[in-house]
Amino acid sequence: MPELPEVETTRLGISPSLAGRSIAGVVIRERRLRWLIPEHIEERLTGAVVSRVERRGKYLLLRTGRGTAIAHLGMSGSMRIVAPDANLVLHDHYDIVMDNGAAVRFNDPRRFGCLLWTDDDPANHPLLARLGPEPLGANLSGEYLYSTAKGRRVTIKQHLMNSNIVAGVGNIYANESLFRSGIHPRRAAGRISQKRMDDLVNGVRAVLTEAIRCGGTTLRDFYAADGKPGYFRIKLMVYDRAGMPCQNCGESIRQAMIGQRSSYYCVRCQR
DNA sequence: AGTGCGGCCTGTCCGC
DNA sequence: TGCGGACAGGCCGCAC
Repeated sequence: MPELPEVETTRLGISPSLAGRSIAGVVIRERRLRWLIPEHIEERLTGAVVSRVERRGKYLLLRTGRGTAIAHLGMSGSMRIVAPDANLVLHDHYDIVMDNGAAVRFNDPRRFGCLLWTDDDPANHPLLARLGPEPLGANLSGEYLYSTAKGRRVTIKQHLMNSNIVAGVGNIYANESLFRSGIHPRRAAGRISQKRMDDLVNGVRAVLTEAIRCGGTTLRDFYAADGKPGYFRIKLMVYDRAGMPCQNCGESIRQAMIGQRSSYYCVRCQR
């Protein structure tokens, strides 16, 4: 579920409860996430002061004076701010308890998320080192997409979803961005003009920015740190709309698999 | 080097 | 009502 806007919504939701505070303890009920939560993480985090909560792609970075915790929500993870006595529910895998008693509680049915630790600059961590530019940052441009696509035979949708090319664009927002910029998801990345790549970058930025403003997209199990769902779903133009009329031209929205991911598009608006 | 696919997990839905 | 299979928002790591 969580793509960049949902991770950013989570960051905005947990940050006020963490930043500037000291961690009183960590409670781990299930270490078997995508990777085992390292044995030493309770010791590293307990007593550490969180300087700030950052996001890189879809990774959340809890920066402390001692090092950085790296968290990912996977496909089904979410974080909530809970009171000390809040009842546990199924798949509540860990709590990071702050000095005021409030805690960040991580829930993840599919356990594709992770919680890792690095003493080093997190930018050097193997999971982050090769990530492409932030889609909402200054380093993404049509020129960049054009030059990285040169000679590639992959589809533009796969290129856009490749985290080594651009960080954090997942399936929902790739579909939506391609619709907004009028590009067919199956078009070969290497055969798209720089002008159209400019349009695509604008589409990506517009979709992500608006989704963040809406608190992300809730399809079934994404909730922000305050328990509220995201409201971008009602603004989706193609994702999960197979067979429904294109809101621009009325053509029936198609669904097809591209690189094992469900893709949605309008054959009239996207070429 | 670039590309394609299996795998990690649980939950849900659909067809039989 | 039960059961098998496909699929779901991510992404690593391997084989070719």
